[in-house]
Order: sequence, then C-alpha cells, then structure tokens
Amino acid sequence: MPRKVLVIEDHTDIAEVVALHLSDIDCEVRHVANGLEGLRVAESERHDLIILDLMLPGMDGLEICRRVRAKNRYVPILMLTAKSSEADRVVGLELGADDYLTKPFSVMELLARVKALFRRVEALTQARDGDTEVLHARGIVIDTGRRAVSVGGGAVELTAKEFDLLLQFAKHPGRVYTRAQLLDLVWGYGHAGYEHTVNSHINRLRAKIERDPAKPAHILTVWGVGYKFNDAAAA
Amino acid sequence: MPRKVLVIEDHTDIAEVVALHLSDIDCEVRHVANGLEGLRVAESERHDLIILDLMLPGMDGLEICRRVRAKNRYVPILMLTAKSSEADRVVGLELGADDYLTKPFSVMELLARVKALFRRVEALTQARDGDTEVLHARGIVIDTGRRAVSVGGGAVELTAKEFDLLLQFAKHPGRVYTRAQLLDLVWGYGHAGYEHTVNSHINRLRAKIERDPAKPAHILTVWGVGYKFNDAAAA
DNA sequence: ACGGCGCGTGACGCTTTCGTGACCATTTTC
DNA sequence: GAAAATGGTCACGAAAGCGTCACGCGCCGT
Repeated sequence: MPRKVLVIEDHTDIAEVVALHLSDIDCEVRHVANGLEGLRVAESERHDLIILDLMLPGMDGLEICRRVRAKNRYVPILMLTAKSSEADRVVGLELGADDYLTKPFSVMELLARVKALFRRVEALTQARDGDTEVLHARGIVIDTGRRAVSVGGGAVELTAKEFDLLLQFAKHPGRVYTRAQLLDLVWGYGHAGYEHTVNSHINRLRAKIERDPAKPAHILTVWGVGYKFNDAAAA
Repeated sequence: MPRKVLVIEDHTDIAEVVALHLSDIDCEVRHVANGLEGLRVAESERHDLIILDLMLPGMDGLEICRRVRAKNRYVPILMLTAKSSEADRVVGLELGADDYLTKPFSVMELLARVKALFRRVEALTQARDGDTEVLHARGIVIDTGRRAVSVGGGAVELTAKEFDLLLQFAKHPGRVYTRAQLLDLVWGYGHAGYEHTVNSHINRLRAKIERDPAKPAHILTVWGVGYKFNDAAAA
C-alpha cells in the first residue's frame, strides 16, 4: 500500500516537484498550501510523513509542528525551509521534527532522507509486531491477510472497525486498553471523537463473537479503565 | 537508564567533545578510534545509537555501516563526516544511515539530531507495547500492562483506584506519602475531597493484599504523616 | 437517485465503585 | 493513666461507568 504523505508548502512548484518524486517511491501525496488548513488536515487524518515548510501564509510552520506534536508524537515530520542557520535547525528539531532540510535542497537527498525515515519506522514497527499471518486464541482464528475471522469453526462477518478492534486486542492478549488508547490505535492518532464510540463497537463485536454477549468470555470489561482480551484458559 | 552510544571516530578531540555533550543528555559513550574494532564492537554489543565517522583507519565508514545494517536494522546510525557533497550524503543514507551530518558541525545541532532520533525510536517502541513492565516487590507482582496483581502466587482482583494506589506505592518503595499527596497523584490535581477517602481505600486495599489486614506487612502506616510501601526484607 | 450498510452519537436503565459519615481502636501527649 | 488526636472498620447512599437499543448521517454499490 502507498504511504500517505502530507506536504504543507506554499510554493506550488516546489510541492509539485516533491510530489512527483515521492510518487516514484510509492507515496500518495496530499498537498496543502495554507498553514491553518495544513494543521487541520494533519490533525484530522493519519499520515506516514509530514513535509513541512516553515514560512507559510496562515500559520508559522514551527507552530504547526508544535501543535501536531502535542497531539501526535508518532508521525514523522520533515522540515523543509529556506532558513538555513544552525539555530533554526536546532529549534526545528527541538520542537519535534525528525529531520531538517534547507532550501535549495537536492531532490535526491530529500528522497534519501525520506526513505531513511520510512526505514526507521518500518524497522521499529515490524520489530514488535512480527508478521503473524494467522492468530489463534481460545477458539478464535484471525486471518490477518484475508481479514477473516472464525469462532469455534464458524465464519463470522466483521466490519472493518470491528476487525481492527478485535485484531488489536488479539495481538496483545491480557493487555488492558483504555478507550482513549483504542481510539488512537484503531481509529488513528489525533482522532477527535467520543470514547463512548468504542463502547458501541465493543458491543457490536461482542454480539458477533461472544456466545452470550451479556457474559463475554473473550473481550472483558475492566471497570474504570477499559477492555482487555481474555487470555485465560477456556472453561 | 542511560542510553548507550558508540562513537566510531579517529579524531580523539572530536570524539571527546561529542562524548562530553552526549553525557549531558544522559548517554553512556563508548569511543572507538579504529574502523575494524568499531565494527566488532558494533556487532557484539547492543547500542542505542552509533555515531560513525566515514574516513577511518582500518575500514571505511560506509563499509561499516553496510555490515552493521546487514546484521541489525534497528540500531540508529548517524554519520558524521567531512565529505559534504550531496552525492556522499545520498550514498550514506541509502546505505542505511538515519542521519548525516557534515564537519564542521555544530554541537547543538548534533545534540538536536541525536535527540530527534531518540524521540523517534521511543515513540515507535512505546506505541506498540505501551509500558507493560512488571514490578516485583516482596511477593507482590504487579503487571502494569495487564493491570493484574498477584500476592504470593495468587491472583488478586483490584478496582481501578485500588490498583492505581498500589502502583503509586510500589513504584517508590519506602517513600512516605501524605494523604494529600496521594490525592494529587492518584485522584489527580485539584481533586476536591476529604483525605479520609484515602484512608478508606487503603483499608480496602489492605483487605485484599495483606495476609493480616490488622498487621499490614506491605502498606505501612506512618503515624501523623501518611503511608509508605514496605521495602524491608520479608520475614 | 435510490437503497443498504457501517458508523457515530444520544438516551436510558442497570451495575459497580467510590466517597462519606459514624463509630471503634490505637497511639500520642500531658 | 486519661484525654486528645489519629487511624481503622463498616455500611450505605450517591455517582460514575457500562451495556443496550435506536436513530440519523454519510458512503458505496446497484
């Protein structure tokens, strides 16, 4: 799947060059020319990388970086700017940027740095997850590739959110998640929404995978905290 | 805990400056001046960061980078070199480096980039696992990720507040907390309520984890002050 | 354009937990 | 040794948290 890159840059020509080359390395580029709108998009959607110009109409790039980081410490941010002084670079990096490139920049170097960032993210995320194709747990079989689930041998039809939710739980049995964490992990970081939404989806998920939804055996409620996937031995 | 940084650099003076400043940000620096030995150390020990000079006696830095990456895709590598051409930077990054800084470099920028790398690694590793560490203390085992507690091998069911309270104590054994402090730490700052509430929860907690609640062995009363978690050896 | 489906939100009743007060026990002080 | 102060225990009402159902919106395929 392509990686989603958000380019916040007021010079359309530069953005176009960047977008062109990023698409060569399998990136889906979203370009925004205005600072305020950039912040809005950055906060409302999930991205694999944000390329951020510092001198923008609408809102200063540093301020955007700060605000995005305040809500989301995971998305990589690469600053791209004409400010070349060492002090500017330090400030940018201290504010939470992952890399800092000064204009005029070489497209090859930009690509190399972007690839380096992707490598880093990939190495670290895969290191933890492993590539388990099929998960088994207490009679539940989850085929991550086909996004298919069966309980006690019978196939169960889950919607996208239900599947993602179940998968998140099944990946870490026994671990307790708060609703806020689940919103981050399943809905995406910086997702604005009510925690009660999680509740509702848990309810639907239970209706499909639990024998008696009133007495759940798989997805358990942890009072005052959130939910967990039961890893205890079946009765 | 300090982060382990390996500096492979033949100029002792530069390495010393780097080491000095890295130690300021809680790093334990290991300096190696020779390329071959650098590779050996990089491969045989675990590091949180490798700072790598490219022009070295013994073995070329690029070659070291390639070999380290062949065995380990996780350790961050920062290249530090006099080769400033764009082509060199691209080659370095393509070979698996995470960042590339050219001499003469600013110490502040180096620190900023190192910190940025640490931030990235931390954000990504914590994103997966959360802080699912396990605390052991005098027969009590607390799994923070599962919010599960066992005493002397037997599982104990705690409510949210009881768990938070116990966790606060177990994190700092021996430290004495006033009731007001506990209200701030567990209930949250600005919580309006009676200190006697703490009392009540301590009571319930003791009933669950103490063998003889009348003679508590874990959560001790400090008369006229508050409570503390017993860190003395068990009887 | 229409219909269906998944999703987010709201309302309501039930369950569990929490906070508080009353009273008893223990320690400190004089 | 008695009074005062501090902590322990218990029980009950209040409140928060959760489950469930229903509704409406937006998206997609027909």
